[in-house]
Amino acid sequence: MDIRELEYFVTVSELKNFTAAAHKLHISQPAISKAIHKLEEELGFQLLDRTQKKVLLTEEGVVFLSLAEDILARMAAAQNTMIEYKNLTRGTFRIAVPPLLGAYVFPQLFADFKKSYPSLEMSVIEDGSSTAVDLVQQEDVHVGLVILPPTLTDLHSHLITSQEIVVCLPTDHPLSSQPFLTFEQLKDEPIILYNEGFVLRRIILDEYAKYGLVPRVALSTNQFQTIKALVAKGVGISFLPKNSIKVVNHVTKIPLHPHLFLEMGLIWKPNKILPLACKAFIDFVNEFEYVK
Amino acid sequence: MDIRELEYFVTVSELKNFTAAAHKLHISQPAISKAIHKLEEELGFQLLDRTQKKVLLTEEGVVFLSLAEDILARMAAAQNTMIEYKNLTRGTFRIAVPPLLGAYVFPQLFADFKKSYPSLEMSVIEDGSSTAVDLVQQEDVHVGLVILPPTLTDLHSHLITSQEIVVCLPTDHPLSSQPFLTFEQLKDEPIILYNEGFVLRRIILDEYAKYGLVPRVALSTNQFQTIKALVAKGVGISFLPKNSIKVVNHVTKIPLHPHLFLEMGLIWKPNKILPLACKAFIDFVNEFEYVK
DNA sequence: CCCCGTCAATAACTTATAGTTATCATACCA
DNA sequence: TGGTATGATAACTATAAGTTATTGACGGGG
Repeated sequence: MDIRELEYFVTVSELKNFTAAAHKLHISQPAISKAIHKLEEELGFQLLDRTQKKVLLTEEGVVFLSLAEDILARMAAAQNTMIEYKNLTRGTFRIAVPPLLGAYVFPQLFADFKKSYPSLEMSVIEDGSSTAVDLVQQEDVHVGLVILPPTLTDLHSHLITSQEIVVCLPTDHPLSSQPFLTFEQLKDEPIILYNEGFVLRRIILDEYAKYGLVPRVALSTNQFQTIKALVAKGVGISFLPKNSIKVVNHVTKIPLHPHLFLEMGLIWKPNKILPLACKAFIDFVNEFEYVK
Repeated sequence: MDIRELEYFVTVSELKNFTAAAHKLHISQPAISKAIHKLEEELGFQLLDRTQKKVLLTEEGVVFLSLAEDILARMAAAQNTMIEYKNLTRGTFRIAVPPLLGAYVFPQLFADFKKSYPSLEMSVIEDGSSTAVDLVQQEDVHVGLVILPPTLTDLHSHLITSQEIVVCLPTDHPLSSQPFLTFEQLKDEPIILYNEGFVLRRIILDEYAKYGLVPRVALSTNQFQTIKALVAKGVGISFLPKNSIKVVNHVTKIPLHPHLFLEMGLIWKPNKILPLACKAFIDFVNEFEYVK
């Protein structure tokens, strides 16, 4: 019992004529005869009554017709669904995004991607930057949007944007007119950082450590807005990606010397077959010119 | 996209192993490889990830698997349904039964048939004996259980039983001790008959007419029991199939001279493909020894 | 009433494709 | 690092789906 045979049977049942069905299906009439006979042979009884001029369904044929039509409809529906996946008008994938990137890189990326692929669904796992790489490794997510570690053992990656980290000072701070600043100059300033577990905090503290310095952390938070407001009020200085702060009253941005950069990108597991939707996202990000 | 291909895909998905699937399906492993490749080629993307040791479903593969399983399940269900029809554990047919036969021939036949084929459904159209033949001709019913007309133009028929029509008299009637009776002897007796439209009434009146007689109809009814009770009470005489009356107090049955018979049988349209259930019924009736 | 046109069945043959065997490439395990 | 298990590939075979040509049967129109 074959899909083709069901198709032939349904067409003959509709047209009540073997020859007409053969034409419609672009095959010869004996092919239809043969297929119907094979079907009847398999089932053990006749489906079509060919004794009269018109082809008529037997009672069993009527029952079989409705079953066959149902199967063909589901077959067609299944094909359409898969075509949607192929056309990227349907699909899902999972992406890990740590809070920092989720805050100001991802929204833009996501919005632009959605414009190109409005039907694709993205499942965002916001599970901290440190675990994002692990999630990709364990295949719990298909891609991760992360701050790229210096060495990536066995993951593919694609750089999206390299953001400079700048010092944020109150406008009336004595150092606010310098063209650039060194960690040595900032060693005694109280600093405001992200909470423990955030990548940016780790990076800043590691930089201080490079010069043998241990800064005095005045306060830590996980709120972006809070950091900016506290800097404006003169509570302390901070370090933020240049683009994340546009124009804020009473806050001056000064580059570090030497420059400090934050590389952000996509990572995914090679040799792993990704959902088409995820491939589309990776390709999209590849061609996406992120405004620096 | 073929049913066989879906089967192969589902089996591989279950076992997560091409070779094992090939064994289970009693074919060679390359046949599986080929079929899966063909499927993937058609769909335009991979369904199975074969890069690792174990075969894994891709995200699209998971979706397709559930669709494929649904289609296969429906295919199997359709086959089972048709097997039931073949095995006569499912099926329906329509039969026309006029009231007279419906009253005392059909119940026995129906009960015995049901014993042999408990799952078959019979749709009884009780539409008067005269129209039963027409219903068969017009294919509104598959068979008719009728009083066989002397000539059947283009219908097949099978005699079930030939019942003698006997005169029913009150036991104390002056003619009740005769060995047989002629219509001449009965010409002045008030008679009790079935209502207009019943075949038996027509037959009795036609017999009277044969001898140039017009009987006096005392009363007509469509109730069997009423006729018997009225005869017992001495209201009049009647004519009934011999077997339809067993032992009734105060009623004597006397054969007619010449004997009058009622032939009952099945009729159906030749060259017309009947439901298997109906064929089973005709065959059953053919072999059924109806107690005379 | 018979002939002609229509339509399905059949036969003989061809083509397509599903399946086979043999072999290779690769990933995992010890 | 070599051995085993497993899927891919190639070349071939067998099956069955499809083709053309033809026959046979039914039904409507002259």
